[in-house]
Amino acid sequence: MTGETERKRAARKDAAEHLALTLAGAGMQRMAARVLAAFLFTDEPSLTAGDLVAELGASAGSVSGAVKTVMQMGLIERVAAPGSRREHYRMRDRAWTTLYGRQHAPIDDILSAVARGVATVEPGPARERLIYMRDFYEFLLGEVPSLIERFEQRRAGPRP
Amino acid sequence: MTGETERKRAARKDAAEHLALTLAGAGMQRMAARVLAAFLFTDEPSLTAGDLVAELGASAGSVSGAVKTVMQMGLIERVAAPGSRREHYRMRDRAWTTLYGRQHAPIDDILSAVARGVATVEPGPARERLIYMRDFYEFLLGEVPSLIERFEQRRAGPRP
DNA sequence: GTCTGTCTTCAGAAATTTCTGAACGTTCGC
DNA sequence: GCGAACGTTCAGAAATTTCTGAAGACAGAC
Repeated sequence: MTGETERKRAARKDAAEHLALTLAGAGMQRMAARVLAAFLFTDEPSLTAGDLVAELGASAGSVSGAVKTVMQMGLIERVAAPGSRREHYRMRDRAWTTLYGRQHAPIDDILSAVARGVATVEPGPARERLIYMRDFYEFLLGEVPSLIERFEQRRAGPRP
Repeated sequence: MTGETERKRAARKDAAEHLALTLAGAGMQRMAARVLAAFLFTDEPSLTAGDLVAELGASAGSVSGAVKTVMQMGLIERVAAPGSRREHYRMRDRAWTTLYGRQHAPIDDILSAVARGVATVEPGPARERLIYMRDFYEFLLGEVPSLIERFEQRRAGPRP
């Protein structure tokens, strides 16, 4: 029976690793993505940095840095761990909507840069183009919160 | 007067470069971002690879690769250039909505990876989490087109 | 058909990002 | 306090990405 269990564990690890690499391909730092996937795929209520080192086969140093990153992203949180010397972490409930919201943070920067362009360039085709771009990103920025809200309402709705 | 004009040209170039670096920070390849910014900020009806080499001060090789990339992204297009041996390019009208749509292409990959996770993991907290994540990204994927459509309608509306 | 200007490809160089391992703090149990 | 287990930081190494420059391919003018 251990063989069966072991096989399933390996399959889970594979799927986790695959998702991590996919997220890395989408722009996330590799080790941060692996840490995130570890939290996503575990049935444990919390994980410590040591757990992650064992699970991922990475150095304590890089795990430490990745945990810091993922926590700053707001995807995991510290959890009280009475009777243990280690720091325990777990995924936050709103992790995905948070992540999506954060992916739009760069839009602020882009918007500023475009606005600077609009202020700099004299009337002409280039200016028109910049204004169009600015309007589009402004529109996006305004729509994202309501998009997330709609998802959460839909989630909450069907199950009162 | 040339001084004044020259100063404005420099300011425009600065703003373009700043936007390019911002886009690069948001995940775009650097040279591709610089090429895109060049098209965005020019009042010329079209640019050639040679123009870009002169404007950006980069090698013909890297410009060639970047133009290829930006064209595959659907942001610029070839334009007929009778009487010229060079290839002329210009920005496409739908560039920004196209770019935004493409930024969501990785979501397909993530969705597949998550679905694989759901199929792999047995019932438990991890599975619940994966299902939630899958539902969220599925929701997003469905909403993006209507978001873009709404922007284009709003744009078209006020100006009949 | 040949020549010239233009673009593309590709191997190697440069720069950047990412990971590791060792030294240093910190906190808890005793 | 003292000792031991953990976590963090940082300098250097490794890997990856990105750019360049030279060689070659292609298209049109003559």
